[in-house]
Amino acid sequence: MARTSQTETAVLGALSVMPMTGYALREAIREVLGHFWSESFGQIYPALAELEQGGHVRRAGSGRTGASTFAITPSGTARLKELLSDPIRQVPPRNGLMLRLFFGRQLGPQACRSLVLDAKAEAERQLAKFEAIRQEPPDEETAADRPYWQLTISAGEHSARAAIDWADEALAALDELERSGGAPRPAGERKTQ
Amino acid sequence: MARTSQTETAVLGALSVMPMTGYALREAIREVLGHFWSESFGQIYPALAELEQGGHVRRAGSGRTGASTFAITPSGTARLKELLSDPIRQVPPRNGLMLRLFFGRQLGPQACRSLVLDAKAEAERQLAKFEAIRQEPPDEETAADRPYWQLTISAGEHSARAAIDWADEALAALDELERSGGAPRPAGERKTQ
DNA sequence: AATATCATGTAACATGTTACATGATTGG
DNA sequence: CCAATCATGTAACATGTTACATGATATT
Repeated sequence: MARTSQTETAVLGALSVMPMTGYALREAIREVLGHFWSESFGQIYPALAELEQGGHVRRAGSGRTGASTFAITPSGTARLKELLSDPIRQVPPRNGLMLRLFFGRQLGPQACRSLVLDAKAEAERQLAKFEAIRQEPPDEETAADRPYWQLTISAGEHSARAAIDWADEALAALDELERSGGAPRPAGERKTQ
Repeated sequence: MARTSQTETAVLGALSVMPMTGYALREAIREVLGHFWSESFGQIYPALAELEQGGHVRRAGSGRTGASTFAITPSGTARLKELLSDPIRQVPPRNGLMLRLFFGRQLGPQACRSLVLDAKAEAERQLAKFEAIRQEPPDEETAADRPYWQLTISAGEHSARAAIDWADEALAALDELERSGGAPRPAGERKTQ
């Protein structure tokens, strides 16, 4: 089996913190894990159905007619530990910004500058968000998870700061490149083959 | 259309540097763009076929019977500029390491420590590789592309250094967590370093 | 001659997103 | 009552990997 194991892990993990509906799962994953994980409804509901079949989660009665709150079972906790111990599946990298910069000669220094500026602004936004999250007052219920969550926040902060530093360096390099008169417009070299 | 536009971009980009076979494309993408991009044969060949149909690349005669060297056409260069100017498509993040650490309470500090150590070792390997690439002697043919390539190397270096710094911090935090006796897993193993 | 590598391509599968269909509940 | 939001689910599509089939060329 082990079919949608990645989604399973995220779902079981979230339910290990507190029971919630499928809809709330999506919100929680987006808001809390958002900077390093994502899931869509199209993944979450089938995963919940499969987990229920396997006895790893169960529906707890809920206030609303159509809605079910899902809770993790002991079997689910065991499964979660198993999944977390599995080797990390590398996702093949696909960084659109780097792809554009690598072939940046086709775009010219100005367009590249603009791409880097956008990336820097985004990194600054992220950094501010991380720092805000770090400030949030501690919560009794999730106190035991907190130290682990901080590790991921810290990773986000390091990564954002690195992006900002790199951007400054890249902007300087691009300015230099333009001043040293590379081609303002990329040269349409004629290579007749 | 714009069907496989991401692959198209990488393929046209690589061919804008020099003509090569589909097989060589895969090698080039893996070795040169490897740290921020990847493509498989299953993507490359259909993309080449489509690009050929659209007149953006053409087959140049080749030494071997079955093999074709693909070269970018003027129309292909125009298309590449277009693609590079398209907005960057964000890939939804899926960081398996962060997912495990976020739910690290289920694994315990020791297992998390091991994950972080692996990540640090990987970042150090990468950093060494980037520094080696930076040292490589300049090449006449690709001189005009070089400054742009350096931008992506530099990004890789910043990112790797950030990962290493974060790892050290995380390791300290995990040690602290264990010493302060958080929720210990069945305390079987003693560390022997 | 045997093996390794280069080379092209396809089919089956895995994964994941988007858009839609459907309806309940809440707040103004 | 009406709109916004909560909630569940599915179907169509997009994307991408892996494994295979096939054969040429180079190396030993």
